[in-house]
Amino acid sequence: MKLATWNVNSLKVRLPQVLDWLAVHPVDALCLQETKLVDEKFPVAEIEAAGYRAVFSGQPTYNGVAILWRADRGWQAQDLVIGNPHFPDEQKRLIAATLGGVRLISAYVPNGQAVGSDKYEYKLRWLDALSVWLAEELAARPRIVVAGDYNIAPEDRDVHDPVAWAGQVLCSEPERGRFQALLALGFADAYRLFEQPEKTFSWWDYRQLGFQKNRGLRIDHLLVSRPLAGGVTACSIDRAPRKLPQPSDHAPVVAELSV
DNA sequence: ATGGCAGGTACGACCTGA
Repeated sequence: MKLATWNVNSLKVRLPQVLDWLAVHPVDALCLQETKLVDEKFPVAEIEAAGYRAVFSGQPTYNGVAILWRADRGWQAQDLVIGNPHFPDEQKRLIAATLGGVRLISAYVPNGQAVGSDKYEYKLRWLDALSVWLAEELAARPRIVVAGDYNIAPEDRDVHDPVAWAGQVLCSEPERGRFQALLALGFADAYRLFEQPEKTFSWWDYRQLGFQKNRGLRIDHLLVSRPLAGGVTACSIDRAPRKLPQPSDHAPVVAELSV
């Protein structure tokens, strides 16, 4: 099973790139974040015409998540859950469905804006509630992949300039602590199961030639539960879409599981 | 030190992102 996650920063703008990418990388399932589309405007017909099916949860302007999967697999999306049952939230940041025997969760973790801000406190509470829910999910269905934009660079090696970013939002100890708490539930960071090149990131600022200078962060992750982790055969970040005209500021992260 | 780019809303700036 090939899986990917991609924060597309507006599916309306990025749909052609997503469909082009799927044509070249026909993954079994693709988790999307920041679709920024209300459900009525989700491009179901275009996605079905490309041979995929989708479940989604969106709102105007902000957030929005989706899971796409190959129609020819014959899977039904089972046990669809939108949002965290332990965290009532107007913001559409979580969607879960079981596909081909794997519980797949597309997550858009809050950005947090600045350490100490209200949005930062919301981010920490959101992550705490995610841990509570995932602990339950693991007990009920041990084969889980949580794929998404975590808005956390887990370690200094995930940061282009760790000194400049030290203590800043996306890199602060409380955020990294929450990420470690997720791993401690029984997940592996699929990307770190393999030797990887140095300075590999999944997001680059649009400004100041961030991508060209590789001034980025690795904040998009696939967390794979322990029963699946031994079967992960590859994980990589595909920088190619970030080079296209009018790109998302995030690149897709891809993993292959032997299930 | 500040803002720099991009998308959405809506049509003039402002909010959010990371």
